[in-house]
Amino acid sequence: MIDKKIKKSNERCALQEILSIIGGKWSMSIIYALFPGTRRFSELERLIPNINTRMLVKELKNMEANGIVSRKVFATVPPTVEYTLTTKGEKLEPIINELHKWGLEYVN
Amino acid sequence: MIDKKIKKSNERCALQEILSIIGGKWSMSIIYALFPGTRRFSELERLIPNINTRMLVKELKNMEANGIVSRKVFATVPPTVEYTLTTKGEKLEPIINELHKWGLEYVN
DNA sequence: GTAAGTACTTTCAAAAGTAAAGTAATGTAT
DNA sequence: ATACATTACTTTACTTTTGAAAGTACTTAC
Repeated sequence: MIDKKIKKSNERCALQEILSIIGGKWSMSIIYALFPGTRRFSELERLIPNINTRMLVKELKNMEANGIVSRKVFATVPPTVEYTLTTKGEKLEPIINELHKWGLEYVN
Repeated sequence: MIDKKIKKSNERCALQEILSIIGGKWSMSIIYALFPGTRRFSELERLIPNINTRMLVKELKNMEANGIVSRKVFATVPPTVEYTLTTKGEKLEPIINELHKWGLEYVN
């Protein structure tokens, strides 16, 4: 009984934690844009409609800190920065695709 | 070519729309709490740690407006209100469970 | 020397979220 | 009779997050 309650509580916390990482307005769209492969900052900015620079920077930083994307800087002029999904991030692909399918079927 | 671009754009829009419905900070936790079955307002309030009344009301209204939960009022004193997932809402169960599993495996 | 390109940063207003107290209706305890 | 409790919300005042727009640093091309 007590075990069950603790377990349930942990489960809900886990969900809250997950959402703090990828529950933001833009995170999933960014991850979605990274599924086909590595993208540069400006590419992401062009690929995701209506996102603003500040939010893209913030979400990428957050996701990098949480091991979902990796960041690679090239000392070119002008500078080049590449973002790639980590294995952890790639594992979200089927989930986000399912969510997307749900939307196509039920939204509108 | 043009078709593909339009399709991609629509796809990303769908994701944005989905998130405007269930991407809020609390929506998924509420849906998760409704998986086992119908719950009253005060039950949800107790089941979801740290949520505040105003947000629970807001999210439930939003989800009702989007056909994810149904609301049933009983003219008792004090009043009783029951919330239940619709079919549309129930279809999110496997997705949210997968997301949850992902969290258990990769978060922390 | 002016413009262009990249990857950000800064500033300030607007929107979303939080905390705490209040409301209406009535039934129970003192 | 008066105070208190219960339920499902509202209301108000406040803090945090997000958004829009402009700015920065660096170097190459014209």
